[in-house]
Amino acid sequence: MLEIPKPTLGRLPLYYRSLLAASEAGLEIISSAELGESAGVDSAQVRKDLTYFGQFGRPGVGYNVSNLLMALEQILGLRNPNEAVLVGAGKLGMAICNYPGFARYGLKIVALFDVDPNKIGQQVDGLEVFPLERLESIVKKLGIQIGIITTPAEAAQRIAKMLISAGVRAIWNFAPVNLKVPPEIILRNEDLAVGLATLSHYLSAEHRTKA
Amino acid sequence: MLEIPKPTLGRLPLYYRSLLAASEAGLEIISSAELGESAGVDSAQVRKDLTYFGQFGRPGVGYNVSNLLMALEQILGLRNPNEAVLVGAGKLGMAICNYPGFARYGLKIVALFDVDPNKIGQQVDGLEVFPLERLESIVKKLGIQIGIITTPAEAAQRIAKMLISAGVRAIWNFAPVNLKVPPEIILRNEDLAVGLATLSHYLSAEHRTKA
DNA sequence: TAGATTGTTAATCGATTAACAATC
DNA sequence: TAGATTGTTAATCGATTAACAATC
Repeated sequence: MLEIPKPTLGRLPLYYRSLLAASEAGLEIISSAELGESAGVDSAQVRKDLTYFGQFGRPGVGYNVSNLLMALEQILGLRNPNEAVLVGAGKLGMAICNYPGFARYGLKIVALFDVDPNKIGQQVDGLEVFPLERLESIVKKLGIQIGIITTPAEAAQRIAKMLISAGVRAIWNFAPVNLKVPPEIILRNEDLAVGLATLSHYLSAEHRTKA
Repeated sequence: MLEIPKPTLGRLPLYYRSLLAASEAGLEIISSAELGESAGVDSAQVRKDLTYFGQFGRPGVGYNVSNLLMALEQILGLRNPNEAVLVGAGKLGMAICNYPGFARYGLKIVALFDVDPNKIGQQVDGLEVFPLERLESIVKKLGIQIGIITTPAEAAQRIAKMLISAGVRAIWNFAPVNLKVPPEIILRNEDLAVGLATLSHYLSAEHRTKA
């Protein structure tokens, strides 16, 4: 199987959004130049990215908007959303549960966990907050593959271990900490400090470049 | 001035965290190998990254933890945090205000804005929520350089325009939308769909690679 | 001195951009 | 047919990794 570059994967949601907009605007055909313009990506890049997954366009014509939209839905796994549990039902955790159109991006959060007795048993967004002790059994029973960590940094490594021993294959970490996980575990860090460092650098230096 | 690679900028906060941990553990000296191990980065990469900013180590010895920590504080701008306004005082906006140790990463949010009359006038985290109409004057008066957008996607482009005409130089966008901004504006998108696309791809494919 | 580790150059790897034949 | 646009190969660019002389 052909190895997909990581930057390519990251651009797919941008294409998807642009296509949604084009579709709502009633466009039936879109060129790589138009799609790139809308997504903020070079047109050659657009074509290259798409060909990793197949041939979707017609030379001299362009791409059929709804066909490409469906193809991207398939590729991004929006048809059968991944199920996840979220640990840490604080403000960040709640914000993630509520993330605009989150379900639309292929993720379904099925259970929340926290240590705080005040939170346990409460409903957040239609989901009950369970005590951490039940994490392992629930993850195992439901066969959950993704664990989302939105705890304070100090707790995150311990939670990661619990999630892994409960059987998740991927961890989406929002705690500002460098987690250690075995190599077979897929780890993605969503780290605001990274974004901030970039912004702050371009602000201080005499730069014209995009962050 | 030497151009700093973007990935290098993104790794600085990881080094910073590792050094904080080392410092708290009482370590006085750390090698690039140890620092890399802790930050999840190759040791050659660590040395290369640091030399963009100066020479901080001693051959045969390593790096002085507290010296390097201070240097990184300087580089990351943690000494004089950037001031920002945040538009969109919903759950995501509040979560960002409360982001653990956020101030420690060099950002100070000084005002919140929203359109919702129910939110306007309320206090969030010690900050008052102002009506959108006051955005321009407040940003101008305080000379704010960073605007954080945590509105729904539909509103984001309009807010971006307002922020730019009010004089911000950088936009940190959390709305899932491809914003159009003039080239001199520094734009950073914090896009959960990007992370999710990556995770979801590695989950579905037979992959061992890290996201 | 012998062992360790930096800073830096060179080699490798991977991603982006340019160019264009094939196709509609 | 003439004009447009894809898919793909080749050229360029940029970042990572390897290697090692200089230094402690």
